[in-house]
Amino acid sequence: MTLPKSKTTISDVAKTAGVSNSAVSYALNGKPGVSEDTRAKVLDVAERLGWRPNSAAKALSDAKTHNVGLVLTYDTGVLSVESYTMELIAGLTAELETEGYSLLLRSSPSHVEERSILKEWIAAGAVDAVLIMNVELGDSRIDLFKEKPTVPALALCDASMAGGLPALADDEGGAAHLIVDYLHELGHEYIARIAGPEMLEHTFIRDNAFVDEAAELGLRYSCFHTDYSPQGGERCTRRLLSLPDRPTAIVYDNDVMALSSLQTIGKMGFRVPDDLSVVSWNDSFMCEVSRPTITALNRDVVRRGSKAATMLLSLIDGRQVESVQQEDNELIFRQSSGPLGVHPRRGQGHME
Amino acid sequence: MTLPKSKTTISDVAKTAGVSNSAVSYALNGKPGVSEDTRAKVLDVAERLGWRPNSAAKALSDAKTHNVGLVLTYDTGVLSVESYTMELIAGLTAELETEGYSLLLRSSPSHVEERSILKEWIAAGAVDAVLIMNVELGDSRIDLFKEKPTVPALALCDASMAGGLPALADDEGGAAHLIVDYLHELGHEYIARIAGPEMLEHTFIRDNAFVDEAAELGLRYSCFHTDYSPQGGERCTRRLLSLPDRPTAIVYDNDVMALSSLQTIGKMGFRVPDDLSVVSWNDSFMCEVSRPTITALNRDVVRRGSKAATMLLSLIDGRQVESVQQEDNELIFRQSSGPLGVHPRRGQGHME
DNA sequence: TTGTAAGCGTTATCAC
DNA sequence: GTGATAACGCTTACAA
Repeated sequence: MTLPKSKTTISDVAKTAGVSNSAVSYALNGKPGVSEDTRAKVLDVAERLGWRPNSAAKALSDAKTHNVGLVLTYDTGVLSVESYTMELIAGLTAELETEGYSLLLRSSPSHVEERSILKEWIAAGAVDAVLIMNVELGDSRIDLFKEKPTVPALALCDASMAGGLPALADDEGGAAHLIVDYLHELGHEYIARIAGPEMLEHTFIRDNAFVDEAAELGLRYSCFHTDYSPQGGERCTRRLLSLPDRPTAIVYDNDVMALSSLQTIGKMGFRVPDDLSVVSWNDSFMCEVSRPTITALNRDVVRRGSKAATMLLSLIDGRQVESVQQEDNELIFRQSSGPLGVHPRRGQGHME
Repeated sequence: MTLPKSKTTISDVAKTAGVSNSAVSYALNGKPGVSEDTRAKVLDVAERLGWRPNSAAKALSDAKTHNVGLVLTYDTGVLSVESYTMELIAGLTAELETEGYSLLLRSSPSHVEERSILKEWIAAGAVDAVLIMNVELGDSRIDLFKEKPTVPALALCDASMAGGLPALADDEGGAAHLIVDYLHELGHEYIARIAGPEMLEHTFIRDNAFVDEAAELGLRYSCFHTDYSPQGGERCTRRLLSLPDRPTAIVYDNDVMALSSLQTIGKMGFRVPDDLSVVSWNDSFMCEVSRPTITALNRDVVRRGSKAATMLLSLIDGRQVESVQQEDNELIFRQSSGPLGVHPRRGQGHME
């Protein structure tokens, strides 16, 4: 209603081709109802005029936006340091591309705002489906999609925490098994874990899996929760290594904490892996180039993204989607972990 | 036209409030033309019914999608390793949020596909503006927006390379000055640079700036171009250090190459910084945690993103936008660089 | 102040 | 096989 936008519309094509609007629509959508002659003519004209269906009009008409929504929780510190979100987005967009879908991205400083963005999306019909990541215990976002089937949603978390929503999960049980078993075989008997925020579904699942696994093998296990940040990781590491009774291996819930803690560990006089083994629960380029390199649990996050996209596209198609757990854990052995040293630890545990 | 979507429309509100559609529209948009009584009633009803304007209808009606488009060049290797794109996106979305805009994301394996996505967006009116990143010399994407002012575009490159489009640039001249001067003062007389792809605008600008700066100070300078990847960086490093006449400092165009090359340098028997100083042209968390830590040029990429968003929003508003160069270079001095050693280098330059 | 109606660009239903 | 025409939900002249 504003400017006389110079876009080519279906009417322009119809006029030029000397046929009606509906003929054009049929022809362009490959539907029956037009003769081959007309179809050819229309296609030719449309091509020459560079016609493309207006997305807003199409969305209005067939109630499909061809957008999948994702809200980034804008956590300054971690977002830019971890590659997880970027890899996920890469996988998502690549797969959505196959069906001509786009990723609609917004960001929110907190969960409160995120919830209202989602409500906005639902009410405005701005997206055909939504991906929910970083699920928390009793996450209020889930409720938005649980009852009303207005907009399909996929939760990136364990199925048991998705409140009935279809979920795409990591195999945390398998991961815990892999890591704990490995450390056990190296001779470690007391393992600590420096974990992510306690209210994260993610963390909760790992907590349980780890406790189970440690119990099964008769290992001592203690766990500190923090916020995934370098500072948080270092603080917990310092506290942990200041205790009179120290673990011989630390598992970090992310690579950022593992990496930054290496320095702290060194400053406190411990050698890795001679005095202390370090394992990161997720892998990244950083684990390869750090000194020492870090043993880490590798998962294909890009593939996670494309799998999520596939599931979302199915949901949009109205198909039933079963929750999936991706079993692609692989522990990459690097320098930061090794057998329990025979020599007594020389670390003093002094704070700098 | 398909399902009887249970969304609340403006007509529902009108019916419930007992007024006409236009009254509702006026009331909800804060425009004159309705009495305060009616307005209050309408607002109340709309609130109770949870009404939100349908985005497709709104987009169709006022020819504004409230989307800004960005195409990710899906370069598997680098995208997930570098934090640049993620930080940019964080800044973009955070700023777009202030005006209720979203970032529409698609990905393309190559520049050919990217161009057609852009053409599609223009023809379909799917976005109100577009951000062009990773500009290449003679970039064909620029041409799409140069002549026709259908969709405003902002180029993330030097203004001289933007073909007349408004541009948001880094201060590469200042950066070269900072880095070369620093190395010069440390006593280095032969500096090498391992750069990004030659066809990137980015690289081109840096090449020139670096040559100028080196010439001014009478330094020797040589440059190898590669692809930003760890492997590319290592390969060039090895070649460079195998030469009989070696530089005493290497500047890497990104942190990924700098980091992975540290290992290569070590394997070849050189010590950093005693035998060789290493500087990275961009900073990241990785530069802080590597051993040794890496001297790097720090820029606020998140701020780059929000500045870009601000400019894009101005363009959408139809305002004239001047190209901007952000002058926030800061060289962070870390362990990887130092004065030219007085002792002869002990490196043998042997390949492993 | 209010309601009616046309228009945004599609798709789909109907007569012809 | 073809061309009007209504509908999607909203904005905005224009009448009443």
